Amino acid sequence: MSTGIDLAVSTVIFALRPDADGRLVLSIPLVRRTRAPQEGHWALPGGSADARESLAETAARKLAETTGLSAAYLEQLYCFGDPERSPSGRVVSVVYWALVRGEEAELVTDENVAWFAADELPRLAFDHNLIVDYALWRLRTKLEYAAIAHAFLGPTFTLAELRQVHEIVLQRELDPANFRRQIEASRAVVPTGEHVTGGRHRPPRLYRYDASVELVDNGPLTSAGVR
Amino acid sequence: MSTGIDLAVSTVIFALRPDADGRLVLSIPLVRRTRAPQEGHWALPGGSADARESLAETAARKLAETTGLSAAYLEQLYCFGDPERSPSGRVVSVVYWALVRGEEAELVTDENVAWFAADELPRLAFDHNLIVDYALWRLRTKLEYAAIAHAFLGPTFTLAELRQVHEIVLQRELDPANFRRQIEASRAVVPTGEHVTGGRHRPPRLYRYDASVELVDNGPLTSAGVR
DNA sequence: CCTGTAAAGGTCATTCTGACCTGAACGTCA
DNA sequence: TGACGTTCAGGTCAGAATGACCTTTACAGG
Repeated sequence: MSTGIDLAVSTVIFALRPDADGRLVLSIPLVRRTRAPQEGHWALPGGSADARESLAETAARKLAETTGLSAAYLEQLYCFGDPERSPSGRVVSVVYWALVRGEEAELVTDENVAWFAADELPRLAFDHNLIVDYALWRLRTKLEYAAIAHAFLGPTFTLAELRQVHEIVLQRELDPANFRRQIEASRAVVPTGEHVTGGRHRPPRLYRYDASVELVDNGPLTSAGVR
Repeated sequence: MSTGIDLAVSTVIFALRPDADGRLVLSIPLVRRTRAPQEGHWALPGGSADARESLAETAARKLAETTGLSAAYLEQLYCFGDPERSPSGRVVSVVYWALVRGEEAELVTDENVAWFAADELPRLAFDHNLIVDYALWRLRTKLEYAAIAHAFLGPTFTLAELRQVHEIVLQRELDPANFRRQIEASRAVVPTGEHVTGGRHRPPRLYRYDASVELVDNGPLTSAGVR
Protein backbone atom coordinates (compact mmCIF):
# COMPACT_ATOMS: atom_id res chain seq x y z
CA MET A 1 0.00 0.00 0.00
CA SER A 2 1.76 3.16 -1.17
CA THR A 3 0.45 6.60 -0.33
CA GLY A 4 2.40 8.34 -3.08
CA ILE A 5 4.19 10.48 -0.52
CA ASP A 6 7.96 10.87 -0.35
CA LEU A 7 9.41 11.06 3.13
CA ALA A 8 12.51 13.23 3.56
CA VAL A 9 14.71 14.16 6.51
CA SER A 10 16.40 17.58 6.68
CA THR A 11 18.33 19.47 9.34
CA VAL A 12 18.79 23.12 10.24
CA ILE A 13 22.39 23.30 11.48
CA PHE A 14 23.56 26.17 13.67
CA ALA A 15 27.15 27.17 14.44
CA LEU A 16 28.95 30.34 15.54
CA ARG A 17 31.47 31.39 12.89
CA PRO A 18 33.64 34.52 12.58
CA ASP A 19 32.62 36.97 9.84
CA ALA A 20 34.97 39.18 7.79
CA ASP A 21 35.56 41.41 10.82
CA GLY A 22 36.29 38.45 13.09
CA ARG A 23 33.01 38.78 14.97
CA LEU A 24 31.13 35.55 15.71
CA VAL A 25 27.86 35.24 13.82
CA LEU A 26 25.06 32.67 14.12
CA SER A 27 25.44 30.77 10.85
CA ILE A 28 23.77 28.00 8.89
CA PRO A 29 25.31 25.72 6.24
CA LEU A 30 23.23 25.31 3.08
CA VAL A 31 23.59 23.02 0.07
CA ARG A 32 23.23 24.16 -3.53
CA ARG A 33 20.74 21.93 -5.34
CA THR A 34 22.33 20.23 -8.35
CA ARG A 35 19.12 18.88 -9.90
CA ALA A 36 15.48 19.74 -10.44
CA PRO A 37 13.27 20.80 -8.81
CA GLN A 38 14.67 24.15 -7.69
CA GLU A 39 18.08 23.45 -9.25
CA GLY A 40 20.62 26.09 -8.27
CA HIS A 41 18.71 27.20 -5.19
CA TRP A 42 20.21 26.88 -1.74
CA ALA A 43 18.50 24.32 0.50
CA LEU A 44 18.78 22.60 3.86
CA PRO A 45 21.01 19.50 3.93
CA GLY A 46 18.96 16.32 3.90
CA GLY A 47 17.62 13.50 1.77
CA SER A 48 15.17 10.64 1.61
CA ALA A 49 14.36 8.68 4.75
CA ASP A 50 16.02 5.29 5.10
CA ALA A 51 13.84 2.33 6.11
CA ARG A 52 16.57 0.79 8.27
CA GLU A 53 17.46 3.83 10.41
CA SER A 54 15.62 5.91 12.97
CA LEU A 55 14.79 9.42 11.83
CA ALA A 56 17.42 10.94 14.12
CA GLU A 57 20.05 8.55 12.79
CA THR A 58 19.18 9.54 9.24
CA ALA A 59 19.42 13.21 10.18
CA ALA A 60 22.84 12.71 11.78
CA ARG A 61 24.10 10.64 8.84
CA LYS A 62 22.90 13.07 6.16
CA LEU A 63 24.35 15.91 8.20
CA ALA A 64 27.74 14.17 8.20
CA GLU A 65 27.61 13.08 4.56
CA THR A 66 26.70 16.42 3.05
CA THR A 67 28.60 18.79 5.34
CA GLY A 68 31.19 16.60 7.13
CA LEU A 69 29.93 17.88 10.48
CA SER A 70 28.90 16.05 13.63
CA ALA A 71 26.28 17.55 15.91
CA ALA A 72 26.80 18.28 19.61
CA TYR A 73 23.03 18.62 19.96
CA LEU A 74 20.24 17.21 17.80
CA GLU A 75 16.50 17.57 18.28
CA GLN A 76 13.44 17.09 16.12
CA LEU A 77 11.95 20.43 15.08
CA TYR A 78 8.74 19.73 13.19
CA CYS A 79 7.25 17.63 10.44
CA PHE A 80 6.36 19.73 7.39
CA GLY A 81 3.71 18.28 5.10
CA ASP A 82 1.88 21.00 3.20
CA PRO A 83 0.67 19.51 -0.14
CA GLU A 84 2.02 22.52 -2.05
CA ARG A 85 5.47 22.72 -0.51
CA SER A 86 7.21 20.95 -3.39
CA PRO A 87 6.34 21.46 -7.06
CA SER A 88 7.47 17.96 -8.00
CA GLY A 89 4.98 16.03 -5.92
CA ARG A 90 4.02 15.42 -2.33
CA VAL A 91 7.01 15.46 0.00
CA VAL A 92 6.75 15.26 3.79
CA SER A 93 9.92 16.42 5.54
CA VAL A 94 10.84 15.52 9.08
CA VAL A 95 13.12 18.40 10.06
CA TYR A 96 15.70 18.32 12.85
CA TRP A 97 17.80 21.14 14.23
CA ALA A 98 21.39 20.74 15.34
CA LEU A 99 24.13 22.67 17.12
CA VAL A 100 27.78 22.13 16.16
CA ARG A 101 30.95 23.45 17.78
CA GLY A 102 32.89 26.30 16.23
CA GLU A 103 35.97 24.21 15.43
CA GLU A 104 33.80 21.61 13.69
CA ALA A 105 32.26 24.27 11.49
CA GLU A 106 35.58 25.06 9.82
CA LEU A 107 35.99 21.51 8.50
CA VAL A 108 33.45 21.95 5.69
CA THR A 109 35.18 21.80 2.30
CA ASP A 110 32.47 20.72 -0.16
CA GLU A 111 32.15 23.43 -2.79
CA ASN A 112 28.38 22.96 -2.92
CA VAL A 113 28.10 23.80 0.78
CA ALA A 114 28.26 27.40 1.99
CA TRP A 115 27.67 29.17 5.28
CA PHE A 116 25.15 31.98 5.62
CA ALA A 117 24.39 34.33 8.48
CA ALA A 118 21.13 33.10 10.02
CA ASP A 119 19.43 36.48 9.65
CA GLU A 120 20.69 37.23 6.13
CA LEU A 121 19.52 34.22 4.16
CA PRO A 122 18.81 34.34 0.43
CA ARG A 123 15.58 32.99 -1.05
CA LEU A 124 15.82 29.26 -0.35
CA ALA A 125 14.31 26.27 -2.15
CA PHE A 126 10.81 25.06 -1.26
CA ASP A 127 9.56 26.28 2.14
CA HIS A 128 13.02 26.24 3.68
CA ASN A 129 12.94 29.93 4.64
CA LEU A 130 9.88 29.19 6.78
CA ILE A 131 11.62 26.18 8.30
CA VAL A 132 14.74 28.15 9.21
CA ASP A 133 12.64 30.92 10.74
CA TYR A 134 10.88 28.39 12.93
CA ALA A 135 14.17 26.72 13.91
CA LEU A 136 15.59 30.13 14.84
CA TRP A 137 12.55 30.81 17.01
CA ARG A 138 12.98 27.46 18.75
CA LEU A 139 16.70 27.97 19.31
CA ARG A 140 16.18 31.41 20.82
CA THR A 141 13.24 30.32 22.94
CA LYS A 142 14.93 27.17 24.20
CA LEU A 143 18.21 28.91 25.01
CA GLU A 144 16.40 30.90 27.67
CA TYR A 145 15.24 27.92 29.71
CA ALA A 146 17.41 24.94 28.72
CA ALA A 147 21.15 24.35 29.03
CA ILE A 148 22.09 23.96 25.37
CA ALA A 149 24.50 26.86 24.75
CA HIS A 150 27.50 24.70 25.72
CA ALA A 151 26.92 22.65 22.54
CA PHE A 152 28.42 25.57 20.57
CA LEU A 153 31.61 25.38 22.66
CA GLY A 154 34.25 22.81 23.53
CA PRO A 155 34.23 20.54 26.59
CA THR A 156 35.46 23.38 28.84
CA PHE A 157 34.69 27.07 28.63
CA THR A 158 34.60 30.28 30.63
CA LEU A 159 31.39 31.99 31.70
CA ALA A 160 32.33 34.89 29.40
CA GLU A 161 32.38 32.49 26.43
CA LEU A 162 29.05 30.99 27.45
CA ARG A 163 27.61 34.45 27.89
CA GLN A 164 28.85 35.47 24.45
CA VAL A 165 26.97 32.50 22.95
CA HIS A 166 23.79 33.70 24.60
CA GLU A 167 24.37 37.31 23.49
CA ILE A 168 24.96 36.36 19.85
CA VAL A 169 21.98 34.04 19.63
CA LEU A 170 19.59 36.32 21.53
CA GLN A 171 20.98 39.46 19.83
CA ARG A 172 21.20 41.49 23.03
CA GLU A 173 23.81 42.19 25.69
CA LEU A 174 23.55 40.43 29.03
CA ASP A 175 24.76 41.67 32.40
CA PRO A 176 27.82 39.56 33.29
CA ALA A 177 27.02 39.42 37.00
CA ASN A 178 23.37 38.50 36.54
CA PHE A 179 24.28 35.92 33.90
CA ARG A 180 26.72 34.32 36.33
CA ARG A 181 24.09 34.19 39.05
CA GLN A 182 21.51 32.65 36.74
CA ILE A 183 23.88 29.98 35.38
CA GLU A 184 25.16 29.03 38.81
CA ALA A 185 21.60 28.72 40.10
CA SER A 186 20.71 26.37 37.24
CA ARG A 187 23.47 23.92 38.27
CA ALA A 188 24.02 23.26 34.53
CA VAL A 189 27.78 23.83 34.69
CA VAL A 190 30.45 23.03 37.28
CA PRO A 191 33.85 24.68 37.72
CA THR A 192 36.79 22.45 36.76
CA GLY A 193 39.09 24.18 39.26
CA GLU A 194 41.36 25.34 36.44
CA HIS A 195 41.77 28.88 35.19
CA VAL A 196 42.59 30.39 31.81
CA THR A 197 46.04 31.97 32.08
CA GLY A 198 47.83 34.32 29.72
CA GLY A 199 44.93 36.71 29.28
CA ARG A 200 45.28 40.44 29.79
CA HIS A 201 43.03 40.47 32.85
CA ARG A 202 42.06 38.47 35.90
CA PRO A 203 42.19 34.79 34.90
CA PRO A 204 38.67 33.37 34.57
CA ARG A 205 37.60 29.93 35.83
CA LEU A 206 37.04 27.09 33.44
CA TYR A 207 33.69 25.30 33.58
CA ARG A 208 32.31 22.14 32.04
CA TYR A 209 28.74 21.08 31.35
CA ASP A 210 27.17 18.94 34.07
CA ALA A 211 25.61 16.01 32.18
CA SER A 212 23.72 14.90 35.30
CA VAL A 213 21.31 17.79 34.73
CA GLU A 214 18.89 16.23 32.31
CA LEU A 215 17.64 18.18 29.35
CA VAL A 216 14.08 19.41 29.35
CA ASP A 217 12.22 18.02 26.36
CA ASN A 218 14.50 16.67 23.72
CA GLY A 219 11.51 14.70 22.53
CA PRO A 220 9.93 11.64 24.12
CA LEU A 221 12.32 9.42 26.05
CA THR A 222 12.57 6.05 24.36
CA SER A 223 14.23 2.98 25.78
CA ALA A 224 16.85 2.92 23.02
CA GLY A 225 19.54 5.56 23.13
CA VAL A 226 19.41 7.70 20.01
CA ARG A 227 16.04 9.11 19.15
CA MET B 1 11.22 6.38 -5.94
CA SER B 2 9.69 4.53 -3.02
CA THR B 3 11.42 4.37 0.33
CA GLY B 4 9.35 1.45 1.59
CA ILE B 5 8.06 3.51 4.47
CA ASP B 6 4.39 3.91 5.33
CA LEU B 7 3.38 7.36 6.56
CA ALA B 8 0.57 7.50 9.10
CA VAL B 9 -1.19 10.29 10.98
CA SER B 10 -2.54 9.73 14.51
CA THR B 11 -3.96 11.96 17.21
CA VAL B 12 -3.99 11.94 21.00
CA ILE B 13 -7.38 13.41 21.89
CA PHE B 14 -8.03 14.87 25.33
CA ALA B 15 -11.38 15.68 26.90
CA LEU B 16 -12.77 16.07 30.42
CA ARG B 17 -15.48 13.49 31.09
CA PRO B 18 -17.39 12.56 34.27
CA ASP B 19 -16.48 9.22 35.83
CA ALA B 20 -18.87 6.88 37.70
CA ASP B 21 -18.92 9.27 40.68
CA GLY B 22 -19.59 12.29 38.46
CA ARG B 23 -16.10 13.72 38.87
CA LEU B 24 -14.44 15.09 35.75
CA VAL B 25 -11.45 13.06 34.59
CA LEU B 26 -8.91 13.76 31.87
CA SER B 27 -9.81 11.15 29.27
CA ILE B 28 -8.63 9.83 25.92
CA PRO B 29 -10.69 8.00 23.26
CA LEU B 30 -9.03 4.89 21.85
CA VAL B 31 -9.95 2.63 18.94
CA ARG B 32 -9.91 -1.15 19.10
CA ARG B 33 -7.88 -2.56 16.22
CA THR B 34 -9.96 -4.87 14.01
CA ARG B 35 -7.09 -6.31 11.97
CA ALA B 36 -3.46 -7.37 12.23
CA PRO B 37 -1.00 -6.29 13.41
CA GLN B 38 -1.96 -5.97 17.06
CA GLU B 39 -5.58 -6.96 16.41
CA GLY B 40 -7.73 -6.47 19.47
CA HIS B 41 -5.39 -3.98 21.10
CA TRP B 42 -6.48 -0.42 21.80
CA ALA B 43 -4.73 2.22 19.71
CA LEU B 44 -4.78 5.93 18.92
CA PRO B 45 -7.24 7.00 16.21
CA GLY B 46 -5.51 7.61 12.90
CA GLY B 47 -4.68 6.19 9.51
CA SER B 48 -2.54 6.54 6.44
CA ALA B 49 -1.54 9.99 5.24
CA ASP B 50 -3.45 11.36 2.26
CA ALA B 51 -1.44 12.90 -0.58
CA ARG B 52 -4.03 15.63 -1.20
CA GLU B 53 -4.36 16.99 2.35
CA SER B 54 -2.05 18.73 4.77
CA LEU B 55 -1.05 16.63 7.76
CA ALA B 56 -3.24 18.70 10.09
CA GLU B 57 -6.22 18.28 7.78
CA THR B 58 -5.69 14.54 7.75
CA ALA B 59 -5.48 14.51 11.53
CA ALA B 60 -8.71 16.50 11.84
CA ARG B 61 -10.51 14.31 9.27
CA LYS B 62 -9.40 10.99 10.81
CA LEU B 63 -10.36 12.36 14.20
CA ALA B 64 -13.85 13.13 12.92
CA GLU B 65 -14.27 9.88 10.97
CA THR B 66 -13.25 7.50 13.71
CA THR B 67 -14.64 9.26 16.76
CA GLY B 68 -17.17 11.75 15.41
CA LEU B 69 -15.44 14.54 17.32
CA SER B 70 -14.21 17.95 16.21
CA ALA B 71 -11.21 19.51 17.93
CA ALA B 72 -11.22 22.93 19.60
CA TYR B 73 -7.41 22.83 19.57
CA LEU B 74 -5.05 20.86 17.36
CA GLU B 75 -1.26 20.88 17.39
CA GLN B 76 1.46 18.65 16.03
CA LEU B 77 3.12 16.65 18.81
CA TYR B 78 6.02 14.73 17.31
CA CYS B 79 6.98 12.48 14.43
CA PHE B 80 7.69 8.92 15.58
CA GLY B 81 9.92 6.86 13.32
CA ASP B 82 11.74 4.17 15.23
CA PRO B 83 12.39 1.22 12.85
CA GLU B 84 11.10 -1.28 15.42
CA ARG B 85 7.90 0.47 16.41
CA SER B 86 5.67 -1.67 14.19
CA PRO B 87 6.16 -5.42 13.67
CA SER B 88 4.61 -5.32 10.19
CA GLY B 89 7.15 -3.03 8.55
CA ARG B 90 8.45 0.50 8.74
CA VAL B 91 5.78 3.00 9.72
CA VAL B 92 6.47 6.66 10.44
CA SER B 93 3.64 8.34 12.37
CA VAL B 94 3.06 12.06 12.48
CA VAL B 95 1.20 12.47 15.76
CA TYR B 96 -1.06 15.40 16.68
CA TRP B 97 -2.71 16.19 19.97
CA ALA B 98 -6.16 17.69 20.28
CA LEU B 99 -8.49 19.14 22.88
CA VAL B 100 -12.25 18.69 22.55
CA ARG B 101 -15.07 20.20 24.59
CA GLY B 102 -16.91 18.14 27.17
CA GLU B 103 -20.24 18.21 25.32
CA GLU B 104 -18.54 17.01 22.13
CA ALA B 105 -17.04 14.07 23.97
CA GLU B 106 -20.46 12.57 24.71
CA LEU B 107 -21.35 12.25 21.02
CA VAL B 108 -19.12 9.21 20.45
CA THR B 109 -21.26 6.16 19.68
CA ASP B 110 -18.96 3.82 17.70
CA GLU B 111 -18.70 0.54 19.61
CA ASN B 112 -15.03 0.21 18.67
CA VAL B 113 -14.24 3.52 20.37
CA ALA B 114 -13.95 3.77 24.15
CA TRP B 115 -12.81 6.42 26.60
CA PHE B 116 -10.04 5.77 29.11
CA ALA B 117 -8.72 7.86 31.99
CA ALA B 118 -5.43 9.34 30.81
CA ASP B 119 -3.51 7.96 33.78
CA GLU B 120 -5.08 4.49 33.76
CA LEU B 121 -4.46 3.27 30.25
CA PRO B 122 -4.20 -0.42 29.35
CA ARG B 123 -1.30 -1.77 27.33
CA LEU B 124 -1.76 -0.12 23.93
CA ALA B 125 -0.74 -1.21 20.43
CA PHE B 126 2.72 -0.36 19.08
CA ASP B 127 4.49 2.49 20.96
CA HIS B 128 1.24 4.28 21.70
CA ASN B 129 1.76 4.25 25.48
CA LEU B 130 4.97 6.21 24.95
CA ILE B 131 3.17 8.61 22.64
CA VAL B 132 0.35 9.27 25.10
CA ASP B 133 2.86 9.83 27.92
CA TYR B 134 4.64 12.43 25.82
CA ALA B 135 1.36 14.10 24.84
CA LEU B 136 0.36 14.24 28.51
CA TRP B 137 3.68 15.87 29.37
CA ARG B 138 3.16 18.46 26.62
CA LEU B 139 -0.42 19.20 27.67
CA ARG B 140 0.58 19.71 31.31
CA THR B 141 3.65 21.77 30.45
CA LYS B 142 1.85 23.95 27.94
CA LEU B 143 -1.16 24.56 30.18
CA GLU B 144 1.13 26.45 32.55
CA TYR B 145 2.24 29.08 30.06
CA ALA B 146 -0.28 29.09 27.20
CA ALA B 147 -3.99 29.88 27.14
CA ILE B 148 -5.39 26.56 25.94
CA ALA B 149 -7.59 25.42 28.86
CA HIS B 150 -10.62 27.19 27.37
CA ALA B 151 -10.61 24.62 24.56
CA PHE B 152 -12.06 22.10 27.03
CA LEU B 153 -14.99 24.45 27.73
CA GLY B 154 -17.73 26.19 25.79
CA PRO B 155 -17.55 29.71 24.35
CA THR B 156 -18.24 31.25 27.77
CA PHE B 157 -17.19 30.02 31.19
CA THR B 158 -16.59 31.11 34.75
CA LEU B 159 -13.15 31.39 36.30
CA ALA B 160 -14.08 28.52 38.62
CA GLU B 161 -14.69 26.29 35.60
CA LEU B 162 -11.41 27.36 34.02
CA ARG B 163 -9.62 26.74 37.29
CA GLN B 164 -11.18 23.29 37.55
CA VAL B 165 -9.75 22.45 34.12
CA HIS B 166 -6.29 23.43 35.32
CA GLU B 167 -6.70 21.49 38.58
CA ILE B 168 -7.79 18.29 36.84
CA VAL B 169 -5.06 18.40 34.20
CA LEU B 170 -2.28 19.41 36.60
CA GLN B 171 -3.58 17.11 39.37
CA ARG B 172 -3.24 19.68 42.12
CA GLU B 173 -5.44 22.29 43.77
CA LEU B 174 -4.96 25.94 42.87
CA ASP B 175 -5.65 28.97 45.04
CA PRO B 176 -8.77 30.64 43.58
CA ALA B 177 -7.56 34.18 44.29
CA ASN B 178 -4.07 33.65 42.86
CA PHE B 179 -5.52 31.87 39.83
CA ARG B 180 -7.79 34.81 39.16
CA ARG B 181 -4.90 37.25 39.42
CA GLN B 182 -2.75 35.20 37.07
CA ILE B 183 -5.46 34.77 34.43
CA GLU B 184 -6.41 38.44 34.53
CA ALA B 185 -2.77 39.46 34.13
CA SER B 186 -2.42 37.22 31.07
CA ARG B 187 -5.26 39.08 29.28
CA ALA B 188 -6.27 35.71 27.79
CA VAL B 189 -9.92 36.06 28.79
CA VAL B 190 -12.33 39.00 28.97
CA PRO B 191 -15.51 39.30 31.04
CA THR B 192 -18.70 39.22 29.00
CA GLY B 193 -20.53 41.40 31.54
CA GLU B 194 -23.00 38.60 32.23
CA HIS B 195 -23.25 36.52 35.38
CA VAL B 196 -24.34 32.97 36.06
CA THR B 197 -27.58 33.16 38.04
CA GLY B 198 -29.44 30.45 39.91
CA GLY B 199 -26.39 29.15 41.79
CA ARG B 200 -26.31 28.74 45.53
CA HIS B 201 -23.67 31.45 46.05
CA ARG B 202 -22.52 34.81 44.80
CA PRO B 203 -23.13 34.79 41.03
CA PRO B 204 -19.85 34.47 39.15
CA ARG B 205 -18.96 36.48 36.04
CA LEU B 206 -18.94 34.86 32.65
CA TYR B 207 -15.77 35.16 30.59
CA ARG B 208 -14.87 34.38 27.03
CA TYR B 209 -11.50 33.66 25.44
CA ASP B 210 -9.82 36.69 23.88
CA ALA B 211 -8.76 35.50 20.41
CA SER B 212 -6.63 38.61 19.90
CA VAL B 213 -4.06 37.08 22.26
CA GLU B 214 -2.11 34.94 19.86
CA LEU B 215 -1.05 31.45 20.85
CA VAL B 216 2.59 30.83 21.63
CA ASP B 217 3.94 28.16 19.34
CA ASN B 218 1.25 26.17 17.68
CA GLY B 219 3.87 25.24 15.11
CA PRO B 220 5.36 27.42 12.37
CA LEU B 221 3.00 30.04 10.99
CA THR B 222 2.26 29.33 7.36
CA SER B 223 0.54 31.64 4.94
CA ALA B 224 -2.39 29.26 4.49
CA GLY B 225 -4.80 28.95 7.39
CA VAL B 226 -4.80 25.37 8.65
CA ARG B 227 -1.43 23.88 9.46
C1' DC C 1 -33.31 36.50 58.92
C1' DC C 2 -29.52 33.70 59.97
C1' DT C 3 -26.05 30.46 57.95
C1' DG C 4 -22.95 28.34 54.69
C1' DT C 5 -20.34 28.87 50.69
C1' DA C 6 -18.17 30.65 46.82
C1' DA C 7 -16.92 35.11 44.34
C1' DA C 8 -14.10 39.08 44.22
C1' DG C 9 -10.65 41.80 45.89
C1' DG C 10 -7.14 42.69 49.00
C1' DT C 11 -2.48 42.22 52.21
C1' DC C 12 1.98 40.36 53.35
C1' DA C 13 6.34 37.70 53.19
C1' DT C 14 9.26 35.41 50.06
C1' DT C 15 11.49 34.81 45.73
C1' DC C 16 13.07 36.30 41.32
C1' DT C 17 14.88 39.84 38.20
C1' DG C 18 17.43 43.79 36.34
C1' DA C 19 20.54 47.57 37.39
C1' DC C 20 24.44 48.74 39.60
C1' DC C 21 28.54 48.72 42.85
C1' DT C 22 33.13 47.07 44.99
C1' DG C 23 37.28 44.63 45.45
C1' DA C 24 40.48 41.10 43.15
C1' DA C 25 43.69 39.81 39.63
C1' DC C 26 45.81 40.04 35.84
C1' DG C 27 48.79 42.48 31.62
C1' DT C 28 50.42 46.86 29.91
C1' DC C 29 52.70 51.04 29.78
C1' DA C 30 54.89 55.11 31.54
C1' DT D 1 58.30 49.43 39.57
C1' DG D 2 54.11 51.40 40.24
C1' DA D 3 49.82 53.56 38.26
C1' DC D 4 46.15 52.21 35.00
C1' DG D 5 42.59 49.81 32.28
C1' DT D 6 39.93 45.82 31.98
C1' DT D 7 37.63 41.77 33.27
C1' DC D 8 36.42 38.47 36.96
C1' DA D 9 33.93 37.45 41.07
C1' DG D 10 30.97 38.61 44.48
C1' DG D 11 27.97 41.65 46.51
C1' DT D 12 23.60 45.32 47.27
C1' DC D 13 19.18 47.28 46.24
C1' DA D 14 14.54 48.35 44.17
C1' DG D 15 10.76 46.56 41.69
C1' DA D 16 8.10 42.57 39.84
C1' DA D 17 6.21 38.12 40.42
C1' DT D 18 4.57 34.37 43.44
C1' DG D 19 2.36 31.73 47.21
C1' DA D 20 -0.26 31.91 51.55
C1' DC D 21 -3.91 33.91 53.63
C1' DC D 22 -7.59 37.40 54.95
C1' DT D 23 -11.97 40.34 54.28
C1' DT D 24 -16.08 41.63 52.21
C1' DT D 25 -19.82 40.63 49.00
C1' DA D 26 -23.75 38.12 47.30
C1' DC D 27 -26.45 34.55 46.61
C1' DA D 28 -29.67 29.98 48.12
C1' DG D 29 -31.73 27.51 51.56
C1' DG D 30 -33.36 26.48 56.03
